[in-house]
Amino acid sequence: MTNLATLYKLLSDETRLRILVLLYLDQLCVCQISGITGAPQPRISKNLAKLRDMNLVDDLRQEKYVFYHLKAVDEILKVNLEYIIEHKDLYPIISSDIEKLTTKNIYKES
Amino acid sequence: MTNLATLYKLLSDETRLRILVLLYLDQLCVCQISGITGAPQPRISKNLAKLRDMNLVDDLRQEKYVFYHLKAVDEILKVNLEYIIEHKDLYPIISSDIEKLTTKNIYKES
DNA sequence: TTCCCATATGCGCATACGAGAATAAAGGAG
DNA sequence: CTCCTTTATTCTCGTATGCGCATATGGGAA
Repeated sequence: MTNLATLYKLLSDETRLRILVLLYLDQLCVCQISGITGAPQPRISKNLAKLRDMNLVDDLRQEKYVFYHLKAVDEILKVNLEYIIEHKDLYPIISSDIEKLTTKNIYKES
Repeated sequence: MTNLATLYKLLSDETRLRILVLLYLDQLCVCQISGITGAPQPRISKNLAKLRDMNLVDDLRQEKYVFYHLKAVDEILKVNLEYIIEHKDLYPIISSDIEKLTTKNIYKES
């Protein structure tokens, strides 16, 4: 129960919500998330730290970069993230983030 | 989007979450919610006021009592409340609230 | 009117939260 | 080692939040 309220509190911050949506779609490093969202690096870093403390994400150092990815996702979190992504047209900021994410990936592939 | 974060913020408080679950199941007055949850009346009342401000609930005066009920429920809120109720076994407090609610209803009917 | 019950609200307090700026730490390249 | 880039952390600040207590409000009954 406390878990429930705590989970919702994590989702209740726009920056964190955007981070979670992005990480649900791909593994990303801090500077990528910062670039996509336009949020300054310390903000991203601190929010990722909070997510790490809550055991929601794991990080993996790779050369200079630290890549973050979601850990085994709690079912109710998964339900919410999938709902948001599926209905992203309702949420312009989310749409835009995802747009930039896929564009970024195209760069990656080329 | 702001709507999203705002909605999650509403759910991020345990008292409000319990109220929402109860109101999803039945129309209730303040003293019933207070009785079921064990939370003091001003707390219930204030949280209901917040929910009313967010346009999530409506109230209906009936004699001395003010009955609250959910208004047209946002799809994502509905998804969450139904998920929680369906998996209430995972959340003892929710289970207990619902238990007391149904007991109360039995009293009502008898 | 007066009393009682249910509900709403104002006040003060303690705490939690998120932000930006600055700086530290860690790793790679030259 | 030095420089540069990426990431983490510290500090301080203003604000938001939730609470309890006390009190106001409002309706029904006597």
